[in-house]
Amino acid sequence: MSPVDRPVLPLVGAPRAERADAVRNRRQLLATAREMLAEQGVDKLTMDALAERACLGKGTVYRRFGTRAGIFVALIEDDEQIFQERLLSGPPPLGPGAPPLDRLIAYGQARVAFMIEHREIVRAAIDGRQAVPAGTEMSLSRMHIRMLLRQIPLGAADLDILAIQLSAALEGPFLLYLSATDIADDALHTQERAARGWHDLIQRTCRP
Amino acid sequence: MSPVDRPVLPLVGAPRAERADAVRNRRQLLATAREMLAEQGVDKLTMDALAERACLGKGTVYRRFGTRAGIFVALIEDDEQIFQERLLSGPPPLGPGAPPLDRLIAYGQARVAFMIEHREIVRAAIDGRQAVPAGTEMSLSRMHIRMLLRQIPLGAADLDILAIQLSAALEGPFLLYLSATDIADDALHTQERAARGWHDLIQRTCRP
DNA sequence: AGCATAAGCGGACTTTACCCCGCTTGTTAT
DNA sequence: ATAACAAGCGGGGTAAAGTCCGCTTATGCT
Repeated sequence: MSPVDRPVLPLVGAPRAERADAVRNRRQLLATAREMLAEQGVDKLTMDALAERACLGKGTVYRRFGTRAGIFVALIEDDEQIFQERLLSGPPPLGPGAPPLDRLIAYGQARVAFMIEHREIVRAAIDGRQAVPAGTEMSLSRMHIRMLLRQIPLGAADLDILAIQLSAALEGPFLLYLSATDIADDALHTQERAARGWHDLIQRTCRP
Repeated sequence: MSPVDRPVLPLVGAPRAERADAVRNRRQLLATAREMLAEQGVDKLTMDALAERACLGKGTVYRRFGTRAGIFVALIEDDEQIFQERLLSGPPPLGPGAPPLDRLIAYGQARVAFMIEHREIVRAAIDGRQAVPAGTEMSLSRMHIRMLLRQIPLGAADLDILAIQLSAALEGPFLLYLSATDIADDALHTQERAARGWHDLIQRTCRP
């Protein structure tokens, strides 16, 4: 077991490390969920079916993920790690090095692409009770935007609110597209238009 | 039966007027739903309980509203009518007469107040599948915003996208508040902060 | 008035998310 | 090692959303 998986010194305040069998089961469930998703689509991924196919009890699924939406959130978080690494240490303008305004614009465009690519899973994650608005990914988006905003001279502005507004404005067109479209022919078109819209909005908002 | 309830000449393209018994049942169900909501809260408003208390079959409830969330959407639309009248013919700056920029700012602030006042129902309406993003109320919000934007000189901008972005930015802080807060002590504070944030965002976005 | 028919109705039935709680197992301190 | 105990597990049980389909009734036409 690598040091990455289990730090020698656990973070203070962290609830408690997961037991080895719990980690194994989580991985097993996530992998099985991906299989089922690829083979049969979102609807057929029921809690019973997942448990049975993973040769585990239903109770275990709930212990690991809390709710059905929790599974999808976990899947997205998994994929998001790569995305986050690009933010933190990838090449500019997404990664550090470019001027903050350029990074902000690049961020939105990358984010739109990411969401559209993972639209099926995101859609499923939304269906559960307030899973997404309070969820990890959205607040990550907000935190990143706020971090960049801080580096841009904006006069006296409530950066927390502005970050919330901008991240909502970023997701908004995407959510609309999700709920309006069942077949995804125009995914590319939507993506381009949303990306351009984001670019314009940031220009408007952040000019001196 | 008044002409308002049943126009003499039905609109072309309208699917078909509801039958008299259907109208009666819809009203009955909506009224009963409001009672139950006031007495027992959102959770106790189940489809079975509603049907039984309204002395109707469950099938009828589904025929009228489609889904559980549909009931809440219907309730909100009911309340929204008053709000809409204020927009269309009330006093400025919300109603017509004031400069469009002022109207836009006033709109957001009134909308925040409306949402916070109806937070319980809105929350319940959100829980159903894509009920809200594609729902009537949100698109009304968007249409109103777009209508006002058209009257403001903004250079070459994609007004459709901008309207989507701004309406999302308007709802965003509110949704966040919904999912983060269970008890509503700070409703007033949230409302003020969101209202101020909206004011600032519009100023930034719409300045020449 | 009488008829044809589409709309509406009811409630049993199915499916599925989520809860519960007694049993098992990994972990840690002695 | 081993004991003590918290964490994890399993799967039967429950409640509630949503579906189905045969029966009833309003409505519009003749």
